[in-house]
Amino acid sequence: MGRRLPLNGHKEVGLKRCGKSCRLRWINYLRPDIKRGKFSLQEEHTIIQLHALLGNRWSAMAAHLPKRTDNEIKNYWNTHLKKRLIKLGVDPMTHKPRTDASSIPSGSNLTHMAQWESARLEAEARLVRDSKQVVLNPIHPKNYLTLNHSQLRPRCLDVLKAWQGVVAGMFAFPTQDLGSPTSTLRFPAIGLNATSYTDGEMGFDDSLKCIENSNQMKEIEETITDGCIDEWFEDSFRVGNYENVPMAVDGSNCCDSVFDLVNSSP
DNA sequence: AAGTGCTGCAACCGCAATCGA
DNA sequence: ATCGATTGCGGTTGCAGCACT
Repeated sequence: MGRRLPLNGHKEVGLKRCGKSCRLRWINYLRPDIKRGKFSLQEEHTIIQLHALLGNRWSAMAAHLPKRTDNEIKNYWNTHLKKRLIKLGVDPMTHKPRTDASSIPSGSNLTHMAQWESARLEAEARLVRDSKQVVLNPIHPKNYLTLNHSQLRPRCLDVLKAWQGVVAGMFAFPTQDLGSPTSTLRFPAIGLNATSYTDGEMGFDDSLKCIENSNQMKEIEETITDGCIDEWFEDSFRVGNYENVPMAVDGSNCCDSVFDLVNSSP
């Protein structure tokens, strides 16, 4: 889909691609290690979390999503996630509700904020410990050509790990690498697991389908009522972002140290 | 079947940063 | 220090495919 080839360029062999275009096409499309297809549930949540932290810094986000390009993440955000947040009444730029109804945190929100603060402190401590570690950008051609997979793993993933511990209010992701081949979807609030979810092969809706035949489905249905996908999405988003992370895109708040950590990423 | 509108996404554009002579 | 070339990045465009009428 999308633009295949320029109309005015390729009647013969001569593609009107400059070096810049070729490079871009390699990075965004031809590179052999690019993961194509639908974004997994895990990837969707990672993008949302990263967007809350980083704003429209797509390249930095791509560093946390193995085998996904910044362009792909940007497109996915603009065409899927942004619309979904708008539909849920959440401002996709500020990650806050478009109404001001929840400006005063509730009791449970305070708990979430405490959890976030704990995660933040943990991340800060880790930052100090690892301050001499080198952070490399896997997208950079030099790094791409010379680094092995363990080297490509971005250190800032640990921030996400900490955050995902907070997100666990509704469901949680595994604590291993975000690019792990198999994920385990968990429902800690009701003590359920859905182990057939496979990262990279199913999208958000598919990952729900994978538990439909489970004998745990009934319990899930009792917990997640009609419109569950949106509610699920919304709740996860809320817990993970605007109430637990009292931050703005400009970073002018208590999370500066985390922003420093993020800013240290490529 | 034909026309219209919408969607997804590869590609383009312009600017800033970096590199190297 | 200067300057042209290259690279990196985020915003935007425009086309193919699809759904709908």
